[in-house]
Amino acid sequence: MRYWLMKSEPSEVSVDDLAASPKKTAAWFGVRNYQARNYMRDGMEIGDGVLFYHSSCPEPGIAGLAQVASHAYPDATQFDKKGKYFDVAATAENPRWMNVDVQLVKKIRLVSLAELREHKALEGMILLKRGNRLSITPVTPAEWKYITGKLIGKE
DNA sequence: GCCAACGTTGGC
DNA sequence: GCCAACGTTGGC
Repeated sequence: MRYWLMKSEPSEVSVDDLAASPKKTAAWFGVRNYQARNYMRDGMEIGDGVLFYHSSCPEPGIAGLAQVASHAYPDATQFDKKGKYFDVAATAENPRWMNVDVQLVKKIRLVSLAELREHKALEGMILLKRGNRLSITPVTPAEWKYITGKLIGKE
């Protein structure tokens, strides 16, 4: 069992959008970064814990708890010529981009980026490292426990 | 809208 | 394989 933090722009897919999806599950499409793709393709297992993070918005922070709900499979949006995620180099035989499905477990109070920065126990989080832009990052068990236990309370 | 930081591209 | 130019991310 591993843990991850996955960024989403709420103007694209917010925690409420995910909550409103069938089975509260949606494909994590649109990742166009190799390292993030590799985490999904090579690192994720069904049932892994996910911190659902809102980025590029007025109040960035963790907005929900989710879980990995599928293995990685080709991201359909890379084949959509009209879409903004189209990749001319991707073919059905040789897809370049993969995604997993993510299922919302529960919406939580927003744990803002500023709040995360206040906690010494979290200073090692990749999210908080200067210059980090990765949209998917691993979270350590200790970080997960601290955030889900201490910051948002026992579920 | 700004801009620092990082990733990707492409000429050589 | 180097590296300059360009594009993107994402907080502020």
